[in-house]
Amino acid sequence: MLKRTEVPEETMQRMLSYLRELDCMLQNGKETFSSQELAESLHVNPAQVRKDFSYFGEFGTRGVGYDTARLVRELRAILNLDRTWRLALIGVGNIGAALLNNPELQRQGFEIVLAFDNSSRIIGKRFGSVTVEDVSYLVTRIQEERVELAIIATPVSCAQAVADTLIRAGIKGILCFAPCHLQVPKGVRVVPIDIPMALGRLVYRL
Amino acid sequence: MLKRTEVPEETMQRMLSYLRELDCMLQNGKETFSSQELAESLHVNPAQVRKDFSYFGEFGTRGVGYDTARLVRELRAILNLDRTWRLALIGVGNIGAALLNNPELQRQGFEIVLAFDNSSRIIGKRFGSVTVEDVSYLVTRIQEERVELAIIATPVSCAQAVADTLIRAGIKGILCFAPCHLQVPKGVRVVPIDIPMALGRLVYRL
DNA sequence: TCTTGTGAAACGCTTCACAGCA
DNA sequence: TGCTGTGAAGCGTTTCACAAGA
Repeated sequence: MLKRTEVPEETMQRMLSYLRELDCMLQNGKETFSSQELAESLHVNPAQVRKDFSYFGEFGTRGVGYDTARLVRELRAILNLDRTWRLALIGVGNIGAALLNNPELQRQGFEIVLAFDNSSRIIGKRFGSVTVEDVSYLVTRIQEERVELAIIATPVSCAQAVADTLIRAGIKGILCFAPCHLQVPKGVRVVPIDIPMALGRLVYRL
Repeated sequence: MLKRTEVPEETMQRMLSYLRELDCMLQNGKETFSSQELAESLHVNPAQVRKDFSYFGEFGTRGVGYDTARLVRELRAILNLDRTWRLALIGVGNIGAALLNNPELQRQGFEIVLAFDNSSRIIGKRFGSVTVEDVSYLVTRIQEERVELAIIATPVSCAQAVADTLIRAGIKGILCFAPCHLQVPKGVRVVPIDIPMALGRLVYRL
């Protein structure tokens, strides 16, 4: 069992997909599973599953397998998903509005509590319990509400400026839908969701 | 220079980010660049940039660097992005509608020409030149329109069934927004965009 | 002199193979 | 007997370091 800092990024990402699959198994009433079974449904190697788990501890019983409910609990704790995270959304266009209307996020423990835009046609609109505010108040409001994560859903043209402002406000993680590379200081994590790039991956050698 | 089949997946993904960055450089009037410069703006190693390029040919001039416009052309050709791709969208909820309204996709060469839903409240709605059709006609319409790519933006509960239908219709690539693992035969490419999972990556070790 | 293109070394992830245990 | 946990081998990617060439 290695130190937490030596866990490969790839392992962490697979842990997320294991959790998603085990959640599903649990709903289907499957109480235990073997590394073999989990591996098959995700098309990975069973040894990979066991090695990934072993970075964080010993969760199984030799000769038997793993307890589904326990593993779900353990994975949630490892991945920091055993709490609710409060998010700010910047840019309430088509994608931003889709995120505000998406109940799946809340169910997974991610709650958008602040939304910002720079257009007077959008500021003041309500989405459930969230009212869109003027982006000028970004820093103050994020600090008031003690929000740690943000979603950038603005056009590329203002994404970097928004990111800079978010960092001044103390944001530590940014999910970015703008198809551009953000420059951020160390200690700030950026996860990009670039739809044109995803389509690009799709058509390579098709 | 290796055979095209031996190019690592990672290289292909970086090629997409190189293209995005060079497009941007070109708009800013930067006519040439060195591997050093490109590497710095994307936080990768300059040797990595040169090695990636070298899988596909020799595009630079020693002592000078690379011609931006030429590289953009070469990369587009390598990545199959020097043509327009026609897409079918299945599921016109919040995300689906956001995609239909997103002009960025068209600008990048991806045109949604068919949209399907199973709800009578949505079937018949128009988005630009696209009218939402009944998902029952999926196979016929995809074959009529000779569409090769599809976007699944349905709930998880019907994503796999939709994927199975798409495969019967001859679809070769699927961009999937439903947060679940699709089972597809060899020869069909799936690129997942899982927003809860992306948020999960964001909060690991935060 | 400067930057590319590339073998070779270094590195890190994946897979194997088997000891350890229920 | 059966499945886990894991050291070690295997393998693919990244980085180095330098020859080649403008």
